Amino acid sequence: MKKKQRVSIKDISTELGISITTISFIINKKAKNRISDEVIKKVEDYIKKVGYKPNTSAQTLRTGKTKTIVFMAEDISDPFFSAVAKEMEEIAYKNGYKMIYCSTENDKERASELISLFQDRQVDAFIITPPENFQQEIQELIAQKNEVVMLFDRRYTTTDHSYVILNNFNGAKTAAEKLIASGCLNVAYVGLASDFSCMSERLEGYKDAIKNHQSQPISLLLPFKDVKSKAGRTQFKNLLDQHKNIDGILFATNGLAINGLKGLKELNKKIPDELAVITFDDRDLFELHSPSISVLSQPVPALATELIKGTLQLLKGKNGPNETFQKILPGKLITRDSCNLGVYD
Amino acid sequence: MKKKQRVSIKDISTELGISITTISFIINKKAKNRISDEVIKKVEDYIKKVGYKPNTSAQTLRTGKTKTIVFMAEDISDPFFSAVAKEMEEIAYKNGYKMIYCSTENDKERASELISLFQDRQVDAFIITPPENFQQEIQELIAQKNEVVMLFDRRYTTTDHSYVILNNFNGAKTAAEKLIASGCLNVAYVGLASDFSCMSERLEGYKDAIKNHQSQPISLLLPFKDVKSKAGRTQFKNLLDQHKNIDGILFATNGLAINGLKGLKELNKKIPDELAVITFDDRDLFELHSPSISVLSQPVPALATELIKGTLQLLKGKNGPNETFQKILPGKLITRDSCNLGVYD
DNA sequence: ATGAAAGCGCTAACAT
DNA sequence: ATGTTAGCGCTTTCAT
Repeated sequence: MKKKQRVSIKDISTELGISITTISFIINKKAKNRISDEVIKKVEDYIKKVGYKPNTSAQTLRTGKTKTIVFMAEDISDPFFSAVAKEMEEIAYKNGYKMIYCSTENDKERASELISLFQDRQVDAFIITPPENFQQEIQELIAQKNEVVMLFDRRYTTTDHSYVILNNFNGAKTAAEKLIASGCLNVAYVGLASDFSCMSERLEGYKDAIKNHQSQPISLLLPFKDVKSKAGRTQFKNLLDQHKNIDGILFATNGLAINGLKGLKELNKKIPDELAVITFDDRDLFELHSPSISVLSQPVPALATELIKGTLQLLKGKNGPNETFQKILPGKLITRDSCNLGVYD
Repeated sequence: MKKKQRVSIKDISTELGISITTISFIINKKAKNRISDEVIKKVEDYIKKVGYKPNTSAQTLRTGKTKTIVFMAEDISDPFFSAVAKEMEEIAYKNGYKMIYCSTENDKERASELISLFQDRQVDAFIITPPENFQQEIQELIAQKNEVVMLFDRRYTTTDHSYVILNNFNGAKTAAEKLIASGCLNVAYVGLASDFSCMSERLEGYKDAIKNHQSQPISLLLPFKDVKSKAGRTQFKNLLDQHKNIDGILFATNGLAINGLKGLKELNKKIPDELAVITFDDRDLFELHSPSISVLSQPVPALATELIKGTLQLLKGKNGPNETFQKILPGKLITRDSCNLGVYD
């Protein structure tokens, strides 16, 4: 098999005896009312025959546009983020856009480096789940107006920007209410010590749900680095030790839940008999777990669809450069055995 | 904040009164013994000061090289593949290469489309876990010699190509032997009905381990589409029904294991008392599962390192265009409760 | 030791 | 309705 040689517009031009311009117009669908149908057909047929594909680098060099969207997730190997990524890619491709993924690892420095890297490569849009303490950088990125900027999963209330997020307040409230309805008298909240809007919103939702049911909220806020660590587990166990009356736990992320379940296993706590459990973000392991774990699941397809829809809309930019796209979507409570005390209902 | 305007070589040239050529040489480290140290320093300082970054599209247009490697996994959201992807990206970036990811979903058509898509975008190398019945396409891709081609996880014994894979035979053998050593008298194998080399190698490893211990192998080979389906689970349950004496199972993939565990749960089978279990590919859920599941884990960092090392070596191409890179790495048995009968040892 | 200039493939303003 | 042409930023051959 021989090396395939790419066909260029120039090749088509010489072969068909038609000027480069005409061909370019036809390729870019700008031929209407300019070029004769006959020529259009001739060119289109030839293009199909030889399988011509425009050279992306040349297009980019000329237009300054790459038709590329970057998705900077906290961790692209996390099932939640990778599921969203997959859904988005599908839609992006259909609209002639490519997607690139990367992970910030919730690290400011790394996120800044990545942004600068992709700016060098002239991407058209950023979809970002910002790391902590990143508001300043996001603000600057938006102000430069070189790329469309869309935040995901987290937002800043003091900056005007585009975002797609879960209704965290309602989600946490629903989950906590479910624990209460299952008979829990003392529901604890295990969350992240973080400036993420989603985290404070979840905590508030929990507080709102329990405010008329128990004397005071019980919460443990772990630093990001301890989510999966033994140290985090120890803190969690201490919490249970200090509050012997805890009979329900709401975990704010699936990572916290996994580590928490490990801790409960180490303590030989029986779920749901001694302790009912609900966590944010569904994962296949939660269904398989003994007992199966109830979750407040995020609507992955809807989130992905809105993210891309919004980003593409902003890329078209019909409403000026200061347009924003903001969407808050409801989560869904999936009840499984971990909160089935059967006390009521 | 104002729009950042990119600096070009021309800008530097006008600003410093030095020719474009000279500057290009300096940037590309081709200035040795050509340009005076004084000029080199002047240019380098200025570049650092203004933060000049070459325009990737122009470079690509000119050289035909993109410094980009594509990783086409079966499913990039699968924890195993995404872990490998993450490791590779790190090393690739350090060597000046970018990585792009995508999923074939084990679909021939889709894989072909993706290859053609990335050929249009002129990537420099493909790292591929081919879908089924894809040998022909891989052969053609290699023959074209436009890109470096490296296979991962699967190889073809009748085609000469580069690959990095697990030692599947030894892995399966070790796992099956462990089940036997744990006291199992009738070990079954649940695998994929597939032409993947890894699948036949695992089956052979299993057969080799049990050949002197039980009268005959017991195996169930499911089609890819039934790995996660209820139909697959039903077939699995039927197997157990037909062979009441099965007391050990080796699952060939983590997907099969997850579905199998669901099936065992539905049947109320006690692990490891009634049935010992080992599966390929570790996942966090296996450690958390009750009981925790023993696994034959793949050496993710080593696999990723070899993949990238090999690909970069081939990209340098010092040993001619027909050079290949082939590596088979050993897996590691992680013993947990699912095969702890404590009969021996 | 340094520079001039061609050309990669494409788009679009400007002819005709 | 169709064509000519400049130029995007860069690498590299060939002068000087």
